[in-house]
Amino acid sequence: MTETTARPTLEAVAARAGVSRATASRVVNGGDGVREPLVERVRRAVDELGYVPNQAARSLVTKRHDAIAVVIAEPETRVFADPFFALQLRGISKELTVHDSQLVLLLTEGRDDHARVGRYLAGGHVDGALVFSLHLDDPLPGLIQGAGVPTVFGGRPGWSDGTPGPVYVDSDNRGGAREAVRHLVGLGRTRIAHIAGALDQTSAVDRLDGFRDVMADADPRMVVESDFTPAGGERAMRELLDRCPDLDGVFAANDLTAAGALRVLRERGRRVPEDVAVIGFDDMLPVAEQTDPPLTTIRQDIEEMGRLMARLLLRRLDRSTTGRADADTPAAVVLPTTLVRRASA
Amino acid sequence: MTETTARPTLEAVAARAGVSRATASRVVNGGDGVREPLVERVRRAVDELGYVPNQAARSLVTKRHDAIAVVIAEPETRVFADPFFALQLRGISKELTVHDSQLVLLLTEGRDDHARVGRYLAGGHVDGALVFSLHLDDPLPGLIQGAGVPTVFGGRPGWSDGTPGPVYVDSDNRGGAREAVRHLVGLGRTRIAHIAGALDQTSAVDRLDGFRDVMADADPRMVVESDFTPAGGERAMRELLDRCPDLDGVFAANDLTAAGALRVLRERGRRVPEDVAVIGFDDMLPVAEQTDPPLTTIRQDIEEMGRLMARLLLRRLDRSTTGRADADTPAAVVLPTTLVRRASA
DNA sequence: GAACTCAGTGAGAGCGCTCTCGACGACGTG
DNA sequence: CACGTCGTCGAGAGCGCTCTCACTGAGTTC
Repeated sequence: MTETTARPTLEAVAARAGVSRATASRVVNGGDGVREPLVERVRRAVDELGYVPNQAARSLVTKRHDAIAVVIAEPETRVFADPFFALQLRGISKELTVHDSQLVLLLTEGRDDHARVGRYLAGGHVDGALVFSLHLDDPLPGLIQGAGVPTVFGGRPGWSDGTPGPVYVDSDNRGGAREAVRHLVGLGRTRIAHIAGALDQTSAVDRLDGFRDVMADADPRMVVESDFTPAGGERAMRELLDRCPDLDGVFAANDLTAAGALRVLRERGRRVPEDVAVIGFDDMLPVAEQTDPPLTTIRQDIEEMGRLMARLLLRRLDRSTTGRADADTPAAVVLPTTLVRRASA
Repeated sequence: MTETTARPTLEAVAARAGVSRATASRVVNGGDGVREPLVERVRRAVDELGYVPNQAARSLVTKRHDAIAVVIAEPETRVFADPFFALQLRGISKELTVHDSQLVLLLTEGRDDHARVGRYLAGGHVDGALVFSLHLDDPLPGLIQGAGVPTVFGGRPGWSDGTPGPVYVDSDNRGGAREAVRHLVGLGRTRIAHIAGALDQTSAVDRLDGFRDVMADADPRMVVESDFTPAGGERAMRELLDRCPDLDGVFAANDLTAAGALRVLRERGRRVPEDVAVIGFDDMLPVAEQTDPPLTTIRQDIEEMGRLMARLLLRRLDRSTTGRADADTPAAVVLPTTLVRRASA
């Protein structure tokens, strides 16, 4: 039960096939420029010996790793545990699989960890990185740009300076928010409030902007900043009801918040959607479907976001290898959202 | 914007510090057997040059990778997206970080993917693997044992044969189930039903066993197999109510199922917990806290499970390196569960 | 038929590191 | 003072692979 018996090397394959190591290598890497009979012999040798290339040896010379890092900086367990990341990872994984790349997952806990991640990335262990930086004041994106690793961000990073735009993939938070509010308006609602998310995150800012796009002349007191949590949603809803007892529509920054709001509305005797129509954002299934009444919300295709991030990064890496220009590689992709009608609005 | 300027090598560090490559290497790897002044000089050279060891070169000779694979085989997006895996990953990540190991995430989609994962694992790219095999008929565990990679499983794998027991970490599903049912009994409930999970998963089987431990002489019709989903919970609850309209307690195999059951109970005019007490399993926060009434449930420490899996694996790897016996490394760890009282029971 | 291609192949260098081994001086020991 | 011992260090041999380059022989070209 010690080590598995020593794995066969390219040398062994070459010997068995009666060719040089160079030729064996060519076959293993696609077989271009090798005559058919030899290709066949090498292939057979590979099968018989169960040969698998030693990635370390390969990387050592090619300086490629066929691996990319996924950095998730989210100290709060609560947020990390939502289905969001799982779906993104899934999307990323699918795309990477197609390209025979591996996914190295880097989760950070607190600030000290940033150095570790920075070091790892700068260490050139991976070909590129996909980074989820949720907070505006997060030093991580800077660190990473410094590390000189090709990077694609998940969600629009919130930089004030106009450095050569970061590449990112995001949902159309602003457009989705507009759609949500317009839906409420279409329902005949006129006194519409917004429970905003934590405004140190671009998604929250964008959704708020979308709200304002439609409700340009809304009473500023109809907007309360919250924190994307159910408890925060409850607090915000109470506050809003106190301020404007006659509100008839609520656009919550996410489903969790909406769930909290729903509870307070019921507690205060408001019927949903008759008295107050409520709409969320995310379409987080386990939540949106379980609320009472089920939540009307804005869906974003999380998995597709992940897939796109990976695709964008891989394309970039490919470019830098082949030396071609970055012509048709977009710097940012914004995915559309869709309205999902359930019962709450 | 091409490649970052060539990274410094050990050779460069050695030159700058005025020592041999061997000595530089010693310092980088802990500095044992090198006199203080030299250690200092090398350390400074490392800092000045920003040297980071090339992992590929290192692996090539040590045959260690300081990386472990986490294999999650879960075709159904729904299940994968629950907070479960996120928390486990977090626990695993924390432990690996401490040991300077990387986490390579392997997600599988459908059967074809198993071969890919098997190949990767057999390829010796990682030192070990943490595998989540949820289903009894999953061929993956077998494949992996075949690959000869040290492995720790998440959740008890369901093998019938008595092969040298797989190493695994699991929650005390059976004990937790007993506690849940006893709680209902303690509440004075006598006609207690169980909505079981998908019985091709050991966790579901174990929880059912726990139920039976306490309700040895229960009417077999008080148990319905379901599938861990809310919709399944609804169906099962209807079935149960039809069979035994006078039941006064329900132990659901997980919180999602319980949430579905709760809805049906309300729909049928049963008050919870007055008429029927309901208890779940998992303490999946976003669900358990949001149900109406909030769900009493059995909590398992998911993150700790992840951490333990990693710790167990690393210890094992350490053993096989140092050649020591596997004496005090347990083959299985079962974590305790705790009852979380909310309003539903 | 000599000179020239050119696809196909093998020899060999070297990627950056670890680790063994031998050299060397400082230190006891008889 | 000769000898062994020990701690410290450098030289050098690879780890398994890719890739350049030179070589071969068959196919052109004039």
